[in-house]
Amino acid sequence: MQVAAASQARHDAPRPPRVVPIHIVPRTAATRHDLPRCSTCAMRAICMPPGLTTDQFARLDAVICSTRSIKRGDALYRAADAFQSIYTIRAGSFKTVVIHRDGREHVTGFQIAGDTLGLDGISAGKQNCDAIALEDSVVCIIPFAQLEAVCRDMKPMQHHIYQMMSSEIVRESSQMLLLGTMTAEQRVASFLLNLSKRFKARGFSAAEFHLRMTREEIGCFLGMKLETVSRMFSKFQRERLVHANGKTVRIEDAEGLARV
Amino acid sequence: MQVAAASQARHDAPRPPRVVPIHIVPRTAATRHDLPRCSTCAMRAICMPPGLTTDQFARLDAVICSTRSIKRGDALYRAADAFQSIYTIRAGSFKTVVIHRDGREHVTGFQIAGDTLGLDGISAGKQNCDAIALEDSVVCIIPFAQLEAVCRDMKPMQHHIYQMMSSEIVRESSQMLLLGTMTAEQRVASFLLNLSKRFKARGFSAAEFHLRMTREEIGCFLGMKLETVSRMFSKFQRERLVHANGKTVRIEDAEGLARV
DNA sequence: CGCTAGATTGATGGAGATCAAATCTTGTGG
DNA sequence: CCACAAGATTTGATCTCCATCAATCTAGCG
Repeated sequence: MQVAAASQARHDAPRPPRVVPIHIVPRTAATRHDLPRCSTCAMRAICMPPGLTTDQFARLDAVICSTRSIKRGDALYRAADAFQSIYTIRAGSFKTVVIHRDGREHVTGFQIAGDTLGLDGISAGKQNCDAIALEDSVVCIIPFAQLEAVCRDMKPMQHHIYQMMSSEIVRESSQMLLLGTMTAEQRVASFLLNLSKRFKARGFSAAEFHLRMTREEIGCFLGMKLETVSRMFSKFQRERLVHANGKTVRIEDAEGLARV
Repeated sequence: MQVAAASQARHDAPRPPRVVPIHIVPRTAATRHDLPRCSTCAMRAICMPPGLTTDQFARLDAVICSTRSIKRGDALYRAADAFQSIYTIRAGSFKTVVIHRDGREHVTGFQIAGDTLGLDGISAGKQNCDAIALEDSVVCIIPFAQLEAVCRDMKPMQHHIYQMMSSEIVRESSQMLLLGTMTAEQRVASFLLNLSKRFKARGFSAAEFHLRMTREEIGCFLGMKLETVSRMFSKFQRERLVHANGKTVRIEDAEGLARV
């Protein structure tokens, strides 16, 4: 998602580019251990607590010292893998999928640059879901035991981790509300507005963006079938709320969408 | 729930009672500052990490030094209240309810003795939902800032809080799966088996228990109407999977229920 | 011991699932 | 760089599960 949006940002501001590129694309796919630096990362406002000192950033950079590239369709981790690390997305996007014994599958979330993956693995010491890349992506690897050690004497970081986990609980609560009480139309509207808000928070257009997930994945996230998702997109188009052309979406009337 | 179950346990084992009473019922409703002691609490296996030393328990007892009684139907806290503390249930049970601007209401969970409330308040510094007592209940008050301080130099406790929060994320994931993919029949079966498992973990009967919530509250938790909940109870009764008489439920065939 | 909130059961309708078919993307290999 | 196959999307027709409306019935509580 941010790859498309970043090139778009470059077109909007031809010179000099005002938007800091989200990440340095590894030169080769084999690059696994370049040196990420939280202190200079464009996403630090999203994944780090505010107001860290130079010294504190240095300690973090010592822990978060490797990245990993994942090809579209590949898994960053799978359910039941041993839990070692959490991950923040530098570039790209993911879906997290839980699979019931009987084969029922459900997408529990879509994550984009700046979001964190793997917090659900802490409880059992093993991953609880599959994390699948929706496009070629890069993540920072954060070994959790080392992070815990850092948190023990870095109060802002300690509090930040609690906040991140708590935010995830809140996000899931509102997703339960969506799944438990909303009509298909309201769910799709809510989904588009949520994505829009998150892109905006990352400096991208809130009005137009590329969906990296299929209608089926959206449906699986929203608790409905892909045909229903498609019908809702068409309905919004007829009502001039949204212009959708395949995976490109432009929100024409955000207030109208919110009133649905 | 545990009040009923505890008196039941007393009947089952007339003398000497083998089941440790879950809590000391406060003598008067006004009792707000008796001295809870984690070290001797029957629920410590559920709310505390294993293997703490006497010294470590003493430090916790210094932080968790007050309780609060909440009458049936009253709120422990409401959405938008300032977040100060988290709570563990000593006795009784609660529901947590999120309310959308437009009035849509959804029950995000039912909590019983040993469960923790309020973790979702950390992220925004204010409560995210209403916590309503389903019966007269007692909670331990854990001031969060003090807990954070303790966690900074008590590694097992630090890890335990991360685990608790992560467990909540996992619990909500599986509730999303339920809401997103299961039929009404499967949701009710899943709900009963989950309650059964939790009662069992607390030393109560897994087969027979009292529901403290109404059919409407169950429906609101499972994303269906109260009539549908009632019909599913009747259906299970016809199929000899469950015997339900109002709020008393006896699971007759747990395997059958799991196969639904 | 009577009242009222909660629970059950039946009849009917509608939102969304399912099945089907045509059209459109996309990415992969030549 | 282009063609083509596999997958994704759209749209229509029909069916089903659950919501809704309605009428008792029950039990817990003051």
